[in-house]
Amino acid sequence: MALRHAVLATLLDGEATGYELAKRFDTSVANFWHALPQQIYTELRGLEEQRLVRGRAVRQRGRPDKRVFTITETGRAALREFAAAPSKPGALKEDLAVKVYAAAVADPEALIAELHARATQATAKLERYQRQAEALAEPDGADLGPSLTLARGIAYERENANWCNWAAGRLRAVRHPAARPSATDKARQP
Amino acid sequence: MALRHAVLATLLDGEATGYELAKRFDTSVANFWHALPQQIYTELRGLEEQRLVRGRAVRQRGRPDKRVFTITETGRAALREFAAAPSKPGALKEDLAVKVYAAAVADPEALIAELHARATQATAKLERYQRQAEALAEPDGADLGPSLTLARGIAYERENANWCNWAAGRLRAVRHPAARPSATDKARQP
DNA sequence: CAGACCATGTAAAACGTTACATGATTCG
DNA sequence: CGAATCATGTAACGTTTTACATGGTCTG
Repeated sequence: MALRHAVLATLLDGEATGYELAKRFDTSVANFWHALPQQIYTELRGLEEQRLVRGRAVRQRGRPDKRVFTITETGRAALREFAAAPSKPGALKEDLAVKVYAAAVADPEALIAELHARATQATAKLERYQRQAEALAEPDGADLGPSLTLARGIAYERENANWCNWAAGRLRAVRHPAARPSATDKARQP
Repeated sequence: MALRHAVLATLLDGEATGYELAKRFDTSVANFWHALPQQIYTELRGLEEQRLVRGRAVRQRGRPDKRVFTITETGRAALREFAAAPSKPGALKEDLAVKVYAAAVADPEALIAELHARATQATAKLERYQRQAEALAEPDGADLGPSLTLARGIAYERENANWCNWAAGRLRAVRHPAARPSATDKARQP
């Protein structure tokens, strides 16, 4: 039940529409909590009913009308309470790792290709995060939390890219045992 | 819909009962795919209906009877197909990170305590994984896949422990700005 | 002028968690 | 003798994903 709190936490960075929140999720929360726009819209309605957020309608010309949401004092209290309660351990779902686990029956070339593709995506994310981190520099007060989770995202994506390349190398090495190991093969998962 | 494939992949390591599969999940699959015993029992029934696994009943004295499942040729084919199809990006849900993100409103002492506790858990897992990895040493054929995902688990838990300690240090540093930084505070998230 | 962006919503289907139910054996 | 282990199952409940629906403006 922490999507609700992730939404509240995201509203600490300032008021937003559902649409904008969905984007913030993608850029700063997706590292540790993934949610689709639909969930956010639904959640916001629930949060408003319980007065944890307040929404005001904004008329627009040429664009659909929108609702801008703000966190209330009650909402802040709910977040504080959530933060004080014990949390469940994190859960991870990674299809690609399932495939690697099943390497014995999978087509190695396809797997290797997908690992390289994933490594590229991870590197792209990593660079985006690093640019965001530079923009924060020495964070204080309000920015501290986001800067810490951003650092986690950076570490995560770095490891991810690293592992994908390394695993691809190992799979290739098994297929071509005669060839001398390449640079990426040797790079040990330290 | 990859739980079904995670179960199949786990059966590559040899036949097992639902109960045993649930345990294997905890020890070798939980790094990248988490599932409760109930899900596994339910999934096994579905897999049997589709002939992707075959179960045979085993009578026991003094213990409840059990059903031992084996992956079929059709099951292997399904896995191969899954491995060849494009996969969705991995999804992560981490309550603790939501709390850290909301550090501005949370009780810092409680957060710091929970981060340290989590770091301890992560370190424990890490050590368990490392012992498993040693047992595998130079893996070939059937063991290659599991050894690769195990390496990912190791990297993940190491980063996790590292980040938890570092984040706890940063939170403490903000509360006690006068004190000179401690060793863990300085340890940069590189 | 096609495609992306803004902006929100309903409903069904799929997936995951929790509660409840049972019962002998082995370990400390 | 209490707790953990073995062994599976049904049912209710909660969460997440997918499909469908709408329509103007801005960008290349």
